[in-house]
Amino acid sequence: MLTQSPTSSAIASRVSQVPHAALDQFGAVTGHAGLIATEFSYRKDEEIYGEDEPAEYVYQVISGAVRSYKLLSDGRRQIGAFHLPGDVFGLESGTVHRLAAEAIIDTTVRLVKRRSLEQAAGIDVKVARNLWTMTAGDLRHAEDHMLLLGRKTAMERVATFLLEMDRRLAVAGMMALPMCRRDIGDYLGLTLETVSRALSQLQSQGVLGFSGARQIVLRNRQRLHNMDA
Amino acid sequence: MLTQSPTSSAIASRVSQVPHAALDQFGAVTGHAGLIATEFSYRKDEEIYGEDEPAEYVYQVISGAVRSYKLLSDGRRQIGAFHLPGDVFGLESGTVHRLAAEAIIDTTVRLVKRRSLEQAAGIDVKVARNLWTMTAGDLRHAEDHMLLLGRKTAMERVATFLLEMDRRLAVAGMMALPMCRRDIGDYLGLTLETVSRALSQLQSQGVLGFSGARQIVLRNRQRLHNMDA
DNA sequence: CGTCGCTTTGATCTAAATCAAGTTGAGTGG
DNA sequence: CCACTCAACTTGATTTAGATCAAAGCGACG
Repeated sequence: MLTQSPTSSAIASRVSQVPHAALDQFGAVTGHAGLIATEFSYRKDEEIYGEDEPAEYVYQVISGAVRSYKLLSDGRRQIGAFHLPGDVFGLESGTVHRLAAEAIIDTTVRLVKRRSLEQAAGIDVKVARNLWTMTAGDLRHAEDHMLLLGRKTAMERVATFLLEMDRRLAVAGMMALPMCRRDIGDYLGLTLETVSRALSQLQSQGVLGFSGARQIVLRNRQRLHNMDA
Repeated sequence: MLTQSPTSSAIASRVSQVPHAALDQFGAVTGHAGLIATEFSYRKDEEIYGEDEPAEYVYQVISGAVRSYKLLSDGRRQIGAFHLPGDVFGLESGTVHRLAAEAIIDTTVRLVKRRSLEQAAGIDVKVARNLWTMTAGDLRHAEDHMLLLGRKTAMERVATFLLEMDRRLAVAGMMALPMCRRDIGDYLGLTLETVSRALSQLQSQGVLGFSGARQIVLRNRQRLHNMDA
């Protein structure tokens, strides 16, 4: 299995049957049809798939973190989403990936063939409904992000980002950001310097604390909510 | 029928059976199950539905034009999409509308109950597939638009907008824009003045010609493609 | 044919980008 | 274990694209 496609330089690869009564979103899709899922690993900064590449697989982050992005011809980059453990990414209704995906840090994913998911959707209405719901979830995020990119100030964008990451990856009141300032900037439509200045300002206001540049504790979520417009 | 929901101030309302072999996207969904569709009209600037309102209906523009948007608490607005004749809008996988919708000019829509579509999707796999495909199309647009909002210059945004509108509503090489400069600005994440200046510059460069502020002829699509980054 | 909303154009301002050093700290090799 | 290295981050100085403020045009409609 997987003789070539998920790019050459994989480190680990293990085939598994998806457990039937999986509770998470991906399981909700794969569980029903008893689809075959494979694990695969990528090193930091390794490409998972490129923009406009055939969408052969659908992915779920097991551990690590992934960025999905588009590039302009001169290298300007817009990150559309970060994918964290549990998240499904790379799901397409059409035949190709609309954004590229790269591992932000060493990352392990579970993957299933898109064709087998589509087949399952043709048999089981619940699977079809789940595919739709997952795409609708991505759309919802994109709609919120358009508002941020088109109309929020730098400080509002950073506040929104912090609350999003707090919600998605805070453990014991602390977040360990997997991505660098440039990634955050390319997600928020800002430069890395502007992101850094906003974070410094929030620290000086006592809204957050650092222990290392990527370990952040939010000390005043309400203030952040007020800033996020 | 429609005793209250699609907002009170409708002008015309007509019930129709959707023709079976409809060729367009909406027809592809409604045709299969013989769903009941109703026509409804809205006056310029009339609200069709509000953000976070229950998503009771799915709409298709018959004539006119619609803007879908989100607002920040202080009134800043991001238009996520313009809907032109033939376009389906207001389709949600969840229970509420994530964006508000308003008629840009006097507009007639066809609408069907969301619940009946969902029901049809549970019976006919093709309907389910079409719902997914339509949402995926909206997602694709949103992903492209995030790149525009996060990373393109003002001139690149306006060039992209003109090419989009040219593709979607040009008749005999001319486009009649239904929306004002402020709407265009709120779609592109710019002010109306910046949009106006970009259009004037394109005119002075001979890339386009006006006959009235909203009647535009593109004279050099290749130059626009080069500008759109 | 006057009015009012829309658009254009000009002058000025400013938030964020760019340019430019330093600083920090995680990982490496001695 | 320590010192070195280099990428990541912070901070400062300056620039600039686009926003804001301000006035005319213009054109559609009553």
